[in-house]
Amino acid sequence: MGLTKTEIFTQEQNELSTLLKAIAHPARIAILQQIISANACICGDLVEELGLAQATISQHLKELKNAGIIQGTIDGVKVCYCIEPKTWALLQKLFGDFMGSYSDPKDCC
Amino acid sequence: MGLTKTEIFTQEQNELSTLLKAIAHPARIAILQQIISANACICGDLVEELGLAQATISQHLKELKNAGIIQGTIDGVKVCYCIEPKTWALLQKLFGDFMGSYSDPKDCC
DNA sequence: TCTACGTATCGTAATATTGCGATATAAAAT
DNA sequence: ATTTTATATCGCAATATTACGATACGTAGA
Repeated sequence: MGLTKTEIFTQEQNELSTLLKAIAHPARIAILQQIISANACICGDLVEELGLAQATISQHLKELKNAGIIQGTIDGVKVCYCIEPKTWALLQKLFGDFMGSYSDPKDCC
Repeated sequence: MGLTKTEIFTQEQNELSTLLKAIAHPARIAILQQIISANACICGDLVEELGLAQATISQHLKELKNAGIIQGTIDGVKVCYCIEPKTWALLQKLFGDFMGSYSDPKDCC
């Protein structure tokens, strides 16, 4: 099959898993860290920073953009990418709620 | 290829992405939520709760266990699963640091 | 011991992901 | 107009994921 049964789950579960899946790759984590640390958003310097081919970086950027985590603005020949604050905040809330719902019970198995 | 170039990235980037990947599936999020809400750790009631086959649930549990996020204790015929507090705390730290490193600059593209 | 129960594993089909070379596209510079 | 530069897309090969039926395994009770 290879097809996730999204209709079985709640919208929140699907939403959170989609956002996490977009981030759950070392290259995309590295890309996001670069975008964040460059404050002003960087462009395709990423190809130089990371050791991956241009086509690969472009594809990762596309996935992050599709998930709504970053936003790209065309600036002449270059494209300027930066964090999408709304999605970032949503992810922080969804994940925070999820992680925060657990507290060590001390009396488990 | 289909092979992530882990050797290109830092240990933290790889570690965080591995943990996130383990969680980044609606079924596994649902499983974790069940384990948490049942306080005392539940077993294979999960098969009834979620609408997935037993083999599928077992496989998801294995992945969560491999990532170190949950722990299983054999209890007679059943197996009792619960959150692994150490990994949970590690994930909270890694992800918190990552997410927290961003603050809306207001002067981006 | 035999059977029932709960879980794990195997095998398989469908689909998704990862990475990259080659090529297309589009704006800027010459 | 042509070339350069930056990025996106296509096509492909290798591998990973998802889901599940079938079956194996191990414990508990009859």
